[in-house]
Amino acid sequence: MNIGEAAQASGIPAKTIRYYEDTGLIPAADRSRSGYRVYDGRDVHTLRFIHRAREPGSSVQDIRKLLALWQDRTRASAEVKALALAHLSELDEKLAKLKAMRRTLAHLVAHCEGDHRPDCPILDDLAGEAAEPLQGNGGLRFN
Amino acid sequence: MNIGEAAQASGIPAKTIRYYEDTGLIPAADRSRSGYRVYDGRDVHTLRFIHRAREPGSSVQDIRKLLALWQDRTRASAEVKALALAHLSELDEKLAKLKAMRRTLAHLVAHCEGDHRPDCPILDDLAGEAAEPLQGNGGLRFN
DNA sequence: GGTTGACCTTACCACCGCTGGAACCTTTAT
DNA sequence: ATAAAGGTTCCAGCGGTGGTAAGGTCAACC
Repeated sequence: MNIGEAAQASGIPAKTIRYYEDTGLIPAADRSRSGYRVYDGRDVHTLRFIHRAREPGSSVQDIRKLLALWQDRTRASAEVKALALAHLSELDEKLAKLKAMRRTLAHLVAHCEGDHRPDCPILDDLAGEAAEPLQGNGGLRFN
Repeated sequence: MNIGEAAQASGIPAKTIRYYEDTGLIPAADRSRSGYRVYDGRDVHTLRFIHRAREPGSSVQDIRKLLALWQDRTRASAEVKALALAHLSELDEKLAKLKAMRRTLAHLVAHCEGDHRPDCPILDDLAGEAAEPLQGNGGLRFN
């Protein structure tokens, strides 16, 4: 299959696939006699792996590691597990932040009239509190 | 207060604050006689607003809009509410994806022996399933 | 066989949201 | 007076992606 089909099947744009190849994240694809990149099911599998692991906000470096481990079956599972656990805790952090944000936003939407008056309190409240407790700040507003 | 202090108080690096000023996200700060940027409580307030709204993966364009609305009290709250709602649904999407990822990873970690054997199934499983149902894929593994 | 149109190739340049560095100036502490 | 800590500007780069250009290749149709 050509790159377009592989892109469709994996969810990664053709451009990005070439980029991944350039930067060594994936090995160079085989070429047809005419120079077209040729992919098979295994390649798509790998691309999907990447696509899956690449949720927005995560570094490609992590995926590179994950991928390397995945492809090197001689490694001890302990290493893999440790990596996965690290990834997991990062994920949890991100989740917590997003949840806090979501909660605040939902709360504020609920308190916004949504009419023509200019005094919707949403953004004032949104501005008032910080997500991370780096500095102690006054009254936390989201329950 | 100088930029460093404002950075500390807002959680945004000084460098990034300058960048925000350059790109017009925030207005140019007042300057001291010697050219230092000077910030007050209100500025920090704004910066915290930005820091708070800027969770990883969200476009700065959204924040620009939010900020513009926040600072223009003459707008109808309906507009603000609509924007907040849109932001909320985006957030929910992101949350769902992260949760799915988290669930899968947790499941796999639980099934990994974590010893010296090279057959930890984590990554194979991780590679096996796609997050988005773009193409029908075989047996979905995460419950 | 010839032509069309979709797809592929490389190569470059630009963007976004930062981040780091260089070179220099100002404030503060000793 | 001097050193350190902070500020200033500007320039360059990153990852990841989109756009463009100039061209080669493939399948289908007349």
